[in-house]
Amino acid sequence: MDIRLFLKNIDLFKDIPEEQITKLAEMTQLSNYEKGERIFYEGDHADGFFVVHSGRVKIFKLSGEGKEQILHVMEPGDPFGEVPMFAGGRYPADAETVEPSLLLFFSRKAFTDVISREPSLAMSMMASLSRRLLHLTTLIENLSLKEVPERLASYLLYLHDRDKIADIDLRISKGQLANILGTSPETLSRTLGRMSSRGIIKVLGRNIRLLDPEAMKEIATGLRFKG
Amino acid sequence: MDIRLFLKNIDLFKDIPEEQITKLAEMTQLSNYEKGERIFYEGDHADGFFVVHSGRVKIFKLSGEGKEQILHVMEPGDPFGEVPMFAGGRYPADAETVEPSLLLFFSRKAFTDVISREPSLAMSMMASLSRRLLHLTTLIENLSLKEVPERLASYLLYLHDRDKIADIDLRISKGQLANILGTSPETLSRTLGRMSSRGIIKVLGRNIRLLDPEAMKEIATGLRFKG
DNA sequence: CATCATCCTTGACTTAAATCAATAATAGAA
DNA sequence: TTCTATTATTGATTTAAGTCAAGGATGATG
Repeated sequence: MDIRLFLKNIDLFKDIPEEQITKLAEMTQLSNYEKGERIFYEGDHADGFFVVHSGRVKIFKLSGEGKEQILHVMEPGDPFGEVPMFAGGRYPADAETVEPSLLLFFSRKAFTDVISREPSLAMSMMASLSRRLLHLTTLIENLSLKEVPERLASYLLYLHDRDKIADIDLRISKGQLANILGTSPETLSRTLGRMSSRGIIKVLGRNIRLLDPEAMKEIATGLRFKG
Repeated sequence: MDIRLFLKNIDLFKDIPEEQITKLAEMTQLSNYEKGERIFYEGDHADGFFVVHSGRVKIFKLSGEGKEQILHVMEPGDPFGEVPMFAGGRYPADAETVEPSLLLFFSRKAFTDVISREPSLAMSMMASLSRRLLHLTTLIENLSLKEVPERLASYLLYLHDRDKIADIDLRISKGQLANILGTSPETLSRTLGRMSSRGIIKVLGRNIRLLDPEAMKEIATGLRFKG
């Protein structure tokens, strides 16, 4: 069956034997979400966690004035919303789809049942949580110690390196990218503009063509880019 | 023995039976550190993790220009440096004592040996990692969505609430506090000065007397504090 | 208790980036 | 396609906070 095959191939469950996969597949709840639909709010009580089957989900913080900081953009195979299962009981941030998505939900019970039989699931979960800590650590470094051009350059190089294609596909709107980088759409637009006018990139809608990777690396490491 | 008693009482090991505690105690390496001593550098390879026995340890990021952002200040009973055991293999940040400290070190092997016999240790570790994610999420919220007076107010209220005493003991230098809040010592000094001149606090060295908690709560929630 | 070094404060100035505002471009729906 | 709504750009201005610099307080140590 489709869901079993999907579960077998995601990082979190990759070391789990067939019969436990079957059990997980049986206990999964599937839900379809439209683009822009809320999955949970900060402070909601939680009794399980999600895995993205298809689509994309942003995890974000909102300020009182409505300003948004994106913490993660979750993609197919990524688990999210597990933190309250282990600590606090409530979501520490909001979650919303950024495109139509199919999500799997696992109850706390389904998870603990399998973990008691398969300790390797605990190791996978610890690895997953650790990768998230790594990611948030990098985000803090960017927000606190780097300026906007550095953050943008790091992000573009990260995507370029990850996807290994010349034209970087942002896959999200520039407004959302501004929220990931912790800046405003105006500042992002101006920074992209400056990079373009220096011949470092060419902006093609949601694609960025990297013309001068060396110059971009210099910006990313803080060898700056003034005026 | 002393170490066994200590281990039994920390969160991470609180559900572990006596004989496994004994095993952990035997496999622990103890090290004394002076104030300001490096424990590890970002990028160092890691094959185990630490627990603070006494003293205090800061975990921080450094920028190329030497600016520092503190991620955590670890206190007695807190584990740190486990992330590379599960993901990446290298420390994502630097660690240094902020006062003379006694640290315990557990090898990866000691940890995995015990976890294979005591799955509850995995649950404790997942809880610990989740609390850290919670903490970093709050830090990002502060850095990205709040201004310095709000961050400072939140931090002071957090300490006040935690210690339940009128005079808040910072326990670290104001320079270090500035690094936790992601600002400069000058800005911190000015902000404390403004709070003092409005009669909200009284600064007594490393202690802050909270005179007007209501006003402080208003600042923390962004009901601002201009000019 | 005197000395040295660290830490803190205050002032003057600079700057990166946010905000406000208006227009332009793009994409999605009918 | 055409219309509408969302998203993006550009310009003018404001602002919070950083930086530089100098003096003052504090605390550790012999």
